[in-house]
Amino acid sequence: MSKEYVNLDDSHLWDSFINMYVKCGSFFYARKLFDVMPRRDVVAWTALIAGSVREMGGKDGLFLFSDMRRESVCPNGFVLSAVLKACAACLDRRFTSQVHAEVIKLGFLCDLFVGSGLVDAYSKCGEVGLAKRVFFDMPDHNSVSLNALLNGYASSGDEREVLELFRVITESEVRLSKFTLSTVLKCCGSLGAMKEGRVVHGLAIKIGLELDMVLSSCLVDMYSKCGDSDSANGVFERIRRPDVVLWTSMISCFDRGRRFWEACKLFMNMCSMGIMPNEFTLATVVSSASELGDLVFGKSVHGYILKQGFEKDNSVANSLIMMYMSFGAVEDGCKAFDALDDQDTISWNALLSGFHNGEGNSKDGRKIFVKMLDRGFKPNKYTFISVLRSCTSLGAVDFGSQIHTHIVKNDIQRDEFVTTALIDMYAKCNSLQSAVLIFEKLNLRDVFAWTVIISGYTQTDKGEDALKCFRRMHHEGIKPNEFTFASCLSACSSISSLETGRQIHSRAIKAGLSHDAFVESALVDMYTKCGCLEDAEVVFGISAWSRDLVLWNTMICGYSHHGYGEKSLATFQNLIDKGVKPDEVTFVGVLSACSHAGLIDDGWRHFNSLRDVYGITPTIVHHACMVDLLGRVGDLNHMEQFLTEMNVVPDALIWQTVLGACRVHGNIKLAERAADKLLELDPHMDSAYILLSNIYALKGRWHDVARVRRSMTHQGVKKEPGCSWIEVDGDVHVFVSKDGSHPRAHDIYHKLEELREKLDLAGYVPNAGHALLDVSDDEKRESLLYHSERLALAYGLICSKPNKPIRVFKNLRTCGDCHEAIKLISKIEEREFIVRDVSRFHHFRNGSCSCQDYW
DNA sequence: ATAGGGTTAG
Repeated sequence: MSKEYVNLDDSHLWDSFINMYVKCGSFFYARKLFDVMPRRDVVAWTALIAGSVREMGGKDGLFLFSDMRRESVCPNGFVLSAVLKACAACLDRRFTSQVHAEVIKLGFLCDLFVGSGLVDAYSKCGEVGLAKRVFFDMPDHNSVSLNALLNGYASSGDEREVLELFRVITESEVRLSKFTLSTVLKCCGSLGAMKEGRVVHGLAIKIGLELDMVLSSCLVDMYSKCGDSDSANGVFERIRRPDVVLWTSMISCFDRGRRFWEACKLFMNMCSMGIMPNEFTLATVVSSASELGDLVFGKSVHGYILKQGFEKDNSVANSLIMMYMSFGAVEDGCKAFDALDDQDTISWNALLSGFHNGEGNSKDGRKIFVKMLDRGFKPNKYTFISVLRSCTSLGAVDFGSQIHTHIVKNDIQRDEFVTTALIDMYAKCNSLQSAVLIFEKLNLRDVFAWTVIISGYTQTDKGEDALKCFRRMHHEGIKPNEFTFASCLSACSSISSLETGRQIHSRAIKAGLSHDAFVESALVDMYTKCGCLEDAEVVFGISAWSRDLVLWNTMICGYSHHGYGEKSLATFQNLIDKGVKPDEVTFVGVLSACSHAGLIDDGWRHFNSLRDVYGITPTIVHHACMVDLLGRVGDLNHMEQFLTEMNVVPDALIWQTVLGACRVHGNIKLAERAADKLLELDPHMDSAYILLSNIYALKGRWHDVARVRRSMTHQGVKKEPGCSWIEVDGDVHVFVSKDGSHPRAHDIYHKLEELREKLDLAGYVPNAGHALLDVSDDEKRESLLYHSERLALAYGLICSKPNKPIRVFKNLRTCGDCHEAIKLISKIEEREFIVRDVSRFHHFRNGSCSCQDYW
């Protein structure tokens, strides 16, 4: 080769060498050569600027471009496009607009490469407005310029613009690329725009990208976020050998669609196909395992994580923390937390999320919160929501309102999750007023906010207000869900409004939510508490395949409450036969059924089986049931023996029960002791005074009655006034004794007079002993005739349809004389009366009562 | 270019 061929003045040769070095990744040599090059032309500058982007992030490229301009080299399209890449890489807004000015001056906007470069640079620098202007100033477009703008819109969170631009573009000549489609799909996903997503899917098939791996992942993700896991699965199944990302997308889709079991199964499939899961996969499948409630599977995934060394990955570890905390395995959760070298805010939040159903110091979310702040972490909305939930379960309103202050300071009180948690905290911590205040100030109330406030009212015995809220909610067009229905039904139970309960039941059916476990239990509870045992049985019967323990317990307790001991015990036996494990609540129902029905042998048998067969430690409530049972059969000696031998210290409930038994069986000595104990526990308990004075009255010991009354006055204790009510056509009518205020009082008293005559004929003699007043017997008899339960009953007879049972509710214990009278009236009028007093239901039918005269 | 972890009511 002769040296004449080598001409060092030939710029093309230099350019070729520089280009070669840049392309081989030896920017250093390219630069060396460039520095000694005699006449640097625009091609050399271009190569070097492009190289700087590839090798060192583009910063040098910007300086190089400035140098080039100083040397008065005129830019061409190539160098402009290269420097714009550098601008985009450095996110340099100012430099981009300088180049922009130059592009316009030199008329390069019609160069597709330059134009796209500008759009891209502006998009990446967050200047979507300018990117859009350049885009629409360009005479022509291609898929690169289009994508640049789409990505700009997408990264500024303007998904609507993405779809709009996409619509315009599909009508033009621009060819769609998979990059375009993936960006658009992502936006469809975050908007939940399934219709648009399907269009994109169709286009993908049309341009032959149906089997593209990346696009399939995008499609799966889009369908997943739009809530159509079946379509996602369809896309997934078409791919013969999915990669990790596609597998993970599909697993996460099942997870999002709450198909946790399928998520876990898919994970196992993936492993058996020899595809190695990565940190994304593991984080997802752990969260599915915890939602699934499968601790064994969760632990085996944990084992895999340890084996593969993923336990230091924050997402993986955080989902493990979550899993253990949601299982209530606090220690394991803490261990997973401690295993991390570098906990982040999410780790703390995951830890906090589990501290909401425990009591005691070791399980106090407040301490975790304080510790988190001490370590310098900034709490966010997730933190606040979890710590609020802790406060709610601890009843810690003071700490809760401090959190409220934090929330306001951090200006996140607008977040609906946070607000709901706050309302719930106040409502459940006896500060319903504060809860209502926040609730009423809300601009937008979603179903969560409504449900929280409704259950706040329900749980503070304000059933009327709860139902008022429910109507308002309906008015504002918010659809109730299963939580709302359950709360409202329990509001109906508490105010014993059968009509409203039925209406809500039918709305739950229409909403397709009547088979939710909570709704079913609430329904059975509502029907039993409203005195309609038959409908409770119907609901319970329909639920045969989906009964949880709460539902069983509700039915067992319902039967018991109505005095149907055999049915209660049969239901219990049924539960045992089905292999369900009873809990302490079940036995409260069973034992109280035995006591309401006077089944002494069954009572003892079940009481003994509590510990011996089921390993349940009897609580004080179970003991109270036994005291009641012994009292009912009149075995006061054994009752006293039981009291002294039992392992628990008797509480007010037990002494009240003792006192009640003494009233029935007239044991004054024991009654006095029980009353003393009761007043020791609570000197303001009106029922203690009343029961004792009633016992004295029964024995005619009027001096003692007066003494008890005096000490009541002295203590400032007032007897709760007795009242009865009845629901007619959805309206509640309340009566007190000798009430004359009802609009139809005249008819009611007329009816009572008629009944009195019929009762006389039936040989009924008012038992003056039940009028616990120190007046003449005639006056006593007179006063008995107008007790509130009789007024309510008479009103029921006047205005209800014949043959329908009449339901009356009383806030206190039914009077013994009324009880006798109502038995007879049920025979005279051939009616069923269902009377609920403070302790139970009485079913009066054909002259007798289901309580067999003990209550 | 595509996948992941923390939150509310019965």
